Amino acid sequence: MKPQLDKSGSEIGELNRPQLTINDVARLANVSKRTVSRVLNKSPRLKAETRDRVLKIIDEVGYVPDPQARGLAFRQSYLVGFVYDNPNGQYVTEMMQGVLNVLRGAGYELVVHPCHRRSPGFLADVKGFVLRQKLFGVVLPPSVSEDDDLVAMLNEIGCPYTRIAAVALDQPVRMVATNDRIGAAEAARHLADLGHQRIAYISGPQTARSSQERIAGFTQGLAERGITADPRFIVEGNYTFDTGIACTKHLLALDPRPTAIFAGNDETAAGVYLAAHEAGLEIPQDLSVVGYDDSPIVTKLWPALTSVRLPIGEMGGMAARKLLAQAADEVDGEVLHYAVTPTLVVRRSASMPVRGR
Amino acid sequence: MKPQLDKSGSEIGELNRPQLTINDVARLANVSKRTVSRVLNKSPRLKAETRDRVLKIIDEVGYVPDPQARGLAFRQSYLVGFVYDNPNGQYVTEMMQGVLNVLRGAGYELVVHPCHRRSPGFLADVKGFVLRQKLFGVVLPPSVSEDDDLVAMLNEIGCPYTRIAAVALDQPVRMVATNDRIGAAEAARHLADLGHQRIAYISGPQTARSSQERIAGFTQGLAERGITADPRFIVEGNYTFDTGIACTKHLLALDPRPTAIFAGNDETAAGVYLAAHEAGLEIPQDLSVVGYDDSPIVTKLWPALTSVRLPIGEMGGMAARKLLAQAADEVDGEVLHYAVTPTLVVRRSASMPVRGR
DNA sequence: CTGAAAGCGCTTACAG
DNA sequence: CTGAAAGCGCTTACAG
Repeated sequence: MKPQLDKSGSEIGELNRPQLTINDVARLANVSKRTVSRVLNKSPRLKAETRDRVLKIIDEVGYVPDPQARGLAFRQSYLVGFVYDNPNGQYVTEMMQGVLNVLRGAGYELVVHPCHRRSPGFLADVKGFVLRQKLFGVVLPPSVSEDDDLVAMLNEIGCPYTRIAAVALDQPVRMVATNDRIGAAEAARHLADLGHQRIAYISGPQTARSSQERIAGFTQGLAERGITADPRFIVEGNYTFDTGIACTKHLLALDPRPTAIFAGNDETAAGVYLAAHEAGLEIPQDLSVVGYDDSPIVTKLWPALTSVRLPIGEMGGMAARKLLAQAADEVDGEVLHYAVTPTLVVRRSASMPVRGR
Repeated sequence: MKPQLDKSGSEIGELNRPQLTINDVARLANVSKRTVSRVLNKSPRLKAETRDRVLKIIDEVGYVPDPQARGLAFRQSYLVGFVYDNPNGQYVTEMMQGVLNVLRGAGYELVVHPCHRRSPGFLADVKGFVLRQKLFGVVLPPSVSEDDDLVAMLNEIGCPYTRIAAVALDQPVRMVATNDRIGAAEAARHLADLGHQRIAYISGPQTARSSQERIAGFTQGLAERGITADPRFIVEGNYTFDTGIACTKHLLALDPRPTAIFAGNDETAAGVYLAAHEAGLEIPQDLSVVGYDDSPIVTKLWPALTSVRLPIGEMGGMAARKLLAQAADEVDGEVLHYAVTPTLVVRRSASMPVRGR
């Protein structure tokens, strides 16, 4: 059964053997290609005996349908787009990995599309990308996931998508929500429980949903411990190292100064470290710090940074699963109600306010 | 000219208008589709007047050929694979960005394929990926770029590729070499010029070409300053944070201990920082440190890490350009002889050996 | 220099 | 339940 013949009738070697087609399978199974197609597409009306015979052949010869040909006939490719505007490479690759773990089993591939959300051609660019490649769907991590114009455009052209964001912005089947509020509240409680009273927060940009959620969680967490958040201690950064430095300088100049700083993300926390160093303060003795993201940097800082962890890979996997569910029109409860709960990873950057004056 | 008719004869709105096909263009230009195809594929024998008329129509209606249909007919897709086994997310995303900057202009897209080089199914997996998607070619960053079995397989199935590695391993048109030897030599000279005599090196795994090159460059750089590298001061790590810690502990236990450590990469350097902190040593007063990669982490460490910088995005762009050149069979000299020269970025982690005993 | 026909590997009405 | 024909949007010998 192994020696196949190509069109010219000669034997084909193991290598470079052209991929088998649906016609080969049909011939071997003694059915029409239409029937093989039915098997591939799991058509319901099909004699079980026929289906099993075809499946057996498919398995034996290792036939995999050509995604390009299928795509042409279906008017839709087997490609999923990953449209992102996130400067954190580790976040991006971890999430892609999670997406791919799910996608591969289903025969899809991931096409990357980095972009600049604020650039003029952004919408037209993504639209062209989706239409040209006839994408199966797109995964939208933050911050593109928060772009309503983008989502409106995708809806217009009928492109399925899943958004990953700090809060539910869409129907459950199109949304992976990360519950940033819960994570921020936990960090705030942690600092309060250590005995801190003057706790500051350096936020991301106000426009970011994650920013709003984390501030809300922070305030709420403090309130649970009977502490009213002091507005002077809540300053706006933009999730970067540089604003971490600048905001910390500002905070340390206050009198009395905060004894603990919750940074909107780990990048910002790294800036807090630097500013503290420059001010001659030791962490955690003089200043406690907590970050958000639990990125690889946290263990490399000295002392290791306590941070809020998000299961990024898992989030990507769920986004992919929801995309597949949308296409299949079969949404089970588990997929629907999935929401991520962040957890606080305690390291050595926060302690009792020993020397904080 | 704008109002198009679809098959049912009704007018089509701006949105959801099905993409124009080669037939539409042919009709509008009053030629056969064969001629439009010739224009698209830049066939030489074509009356200039005809070509210009067709090009004008294409431009006017904004026609873009369907990559899927083209791919099916060509038996090759417009997709480039990015096969990687690199844990550094920042490195990966920066390089992809560089690849895409070049690819997009040419109508190709990038499909990501993270993998585990040591896992059993690795070769078969990549082979299936390339064959199934009929990839135009693949870009291979380190460390997969060093895998000879992988490259042999790609050659067997006739898949174009570009390898990005520490040293030229292949024909120039398939290779972007990073000259790690030069970068390491510069770092070694820098430390020697600061006055250090006892300079240690923590390498990556011996199996990695970058590792061998960097050791060679290190030794050579010291030799240029009249210093013979002490074998006890050259220890093998594996480019990770943890081996950075372990190797530093080992080095600091030597008597006399080194006054400076050149780390094989920034991750390792972060480990050196931690071990130095734990040993109560201050950087750079007690111990000078230099890293390699100039990754985002370098400014977040305290004090900021002096490191060897590679133009990662540019390397990706050149890899893409070489891939396109291979397909077009037109390789100009500039493309051929491209090689990356790393540069040392001096920050605050290396100084004269003040308190080193 | 240009065109009508066949083909790439699939799916989709339409029959039977 | 299954099949012969047409079609998805391109390219490729083969003519003229």
